[in-house]
Amino acid sequence: MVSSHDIKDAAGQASKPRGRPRSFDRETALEKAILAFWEHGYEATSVSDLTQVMGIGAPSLYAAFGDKRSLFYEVVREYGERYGSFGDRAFAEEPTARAGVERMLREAAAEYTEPGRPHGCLIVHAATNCTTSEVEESLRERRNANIASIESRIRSGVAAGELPADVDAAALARHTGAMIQGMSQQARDGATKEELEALAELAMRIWPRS
Amino acid sequence: MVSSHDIKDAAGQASKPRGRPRSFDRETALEKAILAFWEHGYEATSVSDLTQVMGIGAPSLYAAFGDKRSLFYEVVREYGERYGSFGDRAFAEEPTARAGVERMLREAAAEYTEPGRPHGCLIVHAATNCTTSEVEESLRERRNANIASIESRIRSGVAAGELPADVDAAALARHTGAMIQGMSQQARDGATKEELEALAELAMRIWPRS
DNA sequence: GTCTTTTTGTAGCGACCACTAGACAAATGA
DNA sequence: TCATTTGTCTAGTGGTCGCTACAAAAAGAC
Repeated sequence: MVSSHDIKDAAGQASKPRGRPRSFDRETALEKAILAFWEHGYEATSVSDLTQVMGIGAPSLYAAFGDKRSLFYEVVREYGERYGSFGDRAFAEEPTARAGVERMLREAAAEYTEPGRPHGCLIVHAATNCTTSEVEESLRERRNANIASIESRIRSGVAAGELPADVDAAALARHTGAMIQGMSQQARDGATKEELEALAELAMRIWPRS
Repeated sequence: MVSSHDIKDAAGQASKPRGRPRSFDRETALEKAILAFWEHGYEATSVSDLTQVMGIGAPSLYAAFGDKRSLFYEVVREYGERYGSFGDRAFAEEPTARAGVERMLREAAAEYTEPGRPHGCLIVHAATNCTTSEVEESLRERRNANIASIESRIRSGVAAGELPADVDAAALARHTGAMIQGMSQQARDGATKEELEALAELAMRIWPRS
């Protein structure tokens, strides 16, 4: 794989950039930033905290990632791909909406309590109570988009006849979203993987038996 | 009713305090502080914000409430009594654990979307991502205590024979807590009272029919 | 009135915030 | 070799944070 810092000429061949090369690896620094924002949230993570955990000086951070907000947005995108994609994967790989949601909840129980990294979901917790309301709003939109995506999967399940026609897709989707968010909060508050799995199993009882 | 600022002598009679009287009403100032912390959370509400909405100067605030943290703790206590007691009330007034939880969830739908005040629950949202971890911990303890109280009510329901003996009280209580927290998040994210009521009704389907 | 007690407004404390100017370092291109 | 380009380091910027010293103001006690 070609480093993203390389510059491609007209023929697509890699050539080294002109100036002094970066002294740190951008991806691993970004990973450290993900963990910091994940654990402490947007506001409570200062630029000084970030430079410390990323192991770089402030000017390097600003040169590589823009300001704090831009870095956070990049962190959110990257978090979504590295840690928050289990829901999409569940829907993509499971044959029915019900199986997809069931797997999503079960995997959330594991993801949100994984040892060695912050518990719960960054999208849910990293930007509550933000003085910068634009940041708070950006995560709110992501959460609501997730619920909309669940609803759309349920609707297509109804259309395919895999679920009864009188199913309230919106309510079922909101219920799933609320469970995910509740599980994330529980994980932050100390619940174990097993407790969250019991929660997920309990929550699935409201689903019509296909 | 006698003002709390009066000093009682040995005979219990009220007498006016010595120095310059307070120029503001402590209770209404506290109410303003509740609304501010409720809406923006502990960290995002600055002392400067507080003095503005409370309509007093910083020295008056510190004289009347101690430091920011003490004021927040008093706000949390007062919030619990004024806005967060519907759960206890539901358990006290409903005959069964099931009816208590059902009413608790339905009332949460209304409380968390009440017009003219912040949506969602202060205990859930006002101290996530706190640099002062003691403050974050204090609300965490309150949340977990609430779940423990629900579990205890379910256990006594099982003991009274109103619920099957094989009911998993801990899981059922955690489920209720997660639903409350999920509903609070949903309310913050724009869900309506009706949507939350549908959520509450859906969530109750996992309960054994007494 | 005068003394004492408490509150109020002004004004500012040191600490931290996000962010950056400017000098130097390390690479490429010619 | 030397100019050009880019990154890093030091050392700060103005602004806000929670909080408070100090003196004037407003009450009761004598």
